[in-house]
Amino acid sequence: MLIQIDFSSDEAIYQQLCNQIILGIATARYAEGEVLPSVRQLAEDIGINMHTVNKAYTVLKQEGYVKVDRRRGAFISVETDREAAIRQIGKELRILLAEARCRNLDREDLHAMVDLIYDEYEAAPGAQRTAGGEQAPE
Amino acid sequence: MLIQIDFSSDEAIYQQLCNQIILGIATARYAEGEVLPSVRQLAEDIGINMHTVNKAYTVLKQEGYVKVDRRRGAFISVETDREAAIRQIGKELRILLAEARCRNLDREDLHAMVDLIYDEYEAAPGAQRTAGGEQAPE
DNA sequence: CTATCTGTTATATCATCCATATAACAGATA
DNA sequence: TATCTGTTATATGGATGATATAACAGATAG
Repeated sequence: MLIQIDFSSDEAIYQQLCNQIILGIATARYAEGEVLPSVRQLAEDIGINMHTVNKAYTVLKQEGYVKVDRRRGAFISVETDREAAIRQIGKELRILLAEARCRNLDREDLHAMVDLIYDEYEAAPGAQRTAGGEQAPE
Repeated sequence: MLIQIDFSSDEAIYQQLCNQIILGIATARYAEGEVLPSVRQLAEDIGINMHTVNKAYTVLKQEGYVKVDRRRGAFISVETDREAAIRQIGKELRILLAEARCRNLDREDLHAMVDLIYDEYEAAPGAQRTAGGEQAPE
């Protein structure tokens, strides 16, 4: 699963977990339909409490990154409501760009940073997202 | 000062304060050298505790947005270390772009969002940032 | 049916953080 | 001296994060 937690970080453990799984989806390291480890298994693997993992899964479920099947457990299932995504990302982007503008970074600087990070994600091992991959269990 | 706090938000009050001041700087509503209200005054204005305002000012000071002069109080003074800014913004941008990519937003979508927000900031009342305006007190 | 796996829920405890309150201190200013 | 500034100290109530123990319902393999 390759999850690395920084216990000295001021960022909550469950939040770090969420971020790493989202990062894993973005770099296609986790594919649509792929089953996540059970809360107990993952908790044991990285040496944290079961409820901390459960909280991360619950948040990821609410935010539309995973779903739960009684039979298989939690699996990757990304909701792609374009308008909702733009609204949510835009909200977070607003404060980030305010910081950038205070530091005299112009829009070209930001475009370059976006491209750099997108290059990084697309170059990740096993990364060819074709906007498909639906095999939801029924 | 035009500060609006959402008391039902899950975002900390001092954090909302920081964000609004940073937003104010980005839209040139607050200029370099401009004096901020005293912690007691601003606390009374928006109906919160003095220490909450003090915490916001302390954070803004640490992050290089304001400085403090014994005689005048806190005033806007933005540190623009380009490399440090790129490093810090980039770190926050990484998780945000991961979310965007999961939702099938491509780099052109992000460029458009960046431009839209930058337009918004540049069109703000009294916004012509000429990267100058240094009148530090001595 | 039994044993074992899955997520989920209910408590409880401890530490940390947020916001509040009261109080005081040092420097600057009129 | 009186009044403003930021700053510090201490305390309290509430919320959150992480832990722990325990139990429950659904699914599955034996």
